[in-house]
Amino acid sequence: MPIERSTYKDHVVKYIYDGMRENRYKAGEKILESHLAKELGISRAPIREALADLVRSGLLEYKPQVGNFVTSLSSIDLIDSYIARGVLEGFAVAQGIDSFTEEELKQLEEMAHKMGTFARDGKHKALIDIGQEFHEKLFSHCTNGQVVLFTEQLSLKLHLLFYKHWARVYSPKEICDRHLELIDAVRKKDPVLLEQVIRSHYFDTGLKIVEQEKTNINTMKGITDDN
Amino acid sequence: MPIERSTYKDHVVKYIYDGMRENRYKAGEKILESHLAKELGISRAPIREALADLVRSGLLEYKPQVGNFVTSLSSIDLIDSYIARGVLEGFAVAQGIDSFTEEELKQLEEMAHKMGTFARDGKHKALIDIGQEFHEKLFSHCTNGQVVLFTEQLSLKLHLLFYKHWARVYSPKEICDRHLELIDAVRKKDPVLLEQVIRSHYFDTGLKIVEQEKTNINTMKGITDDN
DNA sequence: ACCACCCATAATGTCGACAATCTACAATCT
DNA sequence: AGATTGTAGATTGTCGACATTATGGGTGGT
Repeated sequence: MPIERSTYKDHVVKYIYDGMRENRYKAGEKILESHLAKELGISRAPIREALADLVRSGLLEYKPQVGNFVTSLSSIDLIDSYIARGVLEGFAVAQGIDSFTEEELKQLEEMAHKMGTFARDGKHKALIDIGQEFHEKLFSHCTNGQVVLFTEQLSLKLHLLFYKHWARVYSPKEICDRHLELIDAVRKKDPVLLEQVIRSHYFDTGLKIVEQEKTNINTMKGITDDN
Repeated sequence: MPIERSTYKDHVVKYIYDGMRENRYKAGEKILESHLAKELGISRAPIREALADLVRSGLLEYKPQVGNFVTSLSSIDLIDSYIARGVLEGFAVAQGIDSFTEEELKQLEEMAHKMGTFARDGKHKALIDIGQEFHEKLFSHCTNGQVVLFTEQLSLKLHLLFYKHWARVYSPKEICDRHLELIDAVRKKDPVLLEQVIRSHYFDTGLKIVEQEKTNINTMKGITDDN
């Protein structure tokens, strides 16, 4: 089943990305170039370029002369990434704090309430989508291209590796309240406070996901030794 | 003159990087794969990988079906990059603010004074080197791998594209004073103040470099129309 | 003289094959 | 038996050539 034409590399990137979303690649697993090449009916050259791209975005890790492996973030890496995102997004939103209109804030509030509702109704997909939209809107006033770039990079990585957790780490009420808190901080036009709120938002989320992962592992494999 | 063995890609990356440092590639210029291949006596495959790597670090820009071009940052991009670096480094240093020993602070002060001296004596190379070292030391207490990664990425890009300016945008006394100011902020153990100081440090630098570039262009080409 | 179209040229995108290197298993030695 | 070394298979790194696409100049028409 060969791919549509345009430039193979991008297709391959998307193919692997989707594969990771559908859990067809497990963390730490090795990705074989020749395997993909046969699977997609193309040569190894575009495959290699795609893999290099994914290494660049942090989704794969590369060992010279050995191969590419699906990134498995340690707890430390995970929390670091969430912290970094908090720092960047905090700055981004704070920088544009004055350009938010009351109408936008109302929209954001509405979205926060919707998120609570979706969470209560177990509509995880809708919850995740609107969560993404919420943060994009918050972020939309940032004019700093470099900050946007880094944040998108982090967002991509974290979204892919941990979007399954998002709906479970907070209770529906918590989800709604935490996002309303962000909006209030924007309303107060206090950049320092706002940055602090956003940073702790992401820091807490990172921590909770790590905790949940740990308990998951324990319940799945029985209580193993903690190396 | 083929290259030493180990893995060609890295050698090619270094080759192009050095070439940019020595101004052998002008901003906006197109990089031809085949030229490099002949120049280094190897095939195009590792060249392509190296170019893709440089695109990732922001040193080159890539247009599909067209080629790779030496990045030429607009004034906006340049300032954005300096701001982003200020945000990241500010957080990094603030995060480790409590782990600085008095001995380290003394070393940093000594370095700041040396920088002033080097600037006065016109030792630009030494000034740049010790400046790098200063910021590395400030940065060394940051345990967040993600933040370190982004900052190094920015540092690489900015260093390469603008290290020629560093020695000229501030007077010797300003150089020394501004860095002493940073150290004082660390001493005060006030993370918020520290972040603010570091941010404005980079913001000012970005602004000054942009200004200097503009006057350079005007004096070199005569007063041209401003498109 | 100017514009549109076509073609030659050259550069990138892709390919299949070979070379260098790593991994795993088996044979040998202590 | 355990450890070490050697070898075979598989995988990545590199190569040269072909296919496809952008670019520039020239030709013809208005």
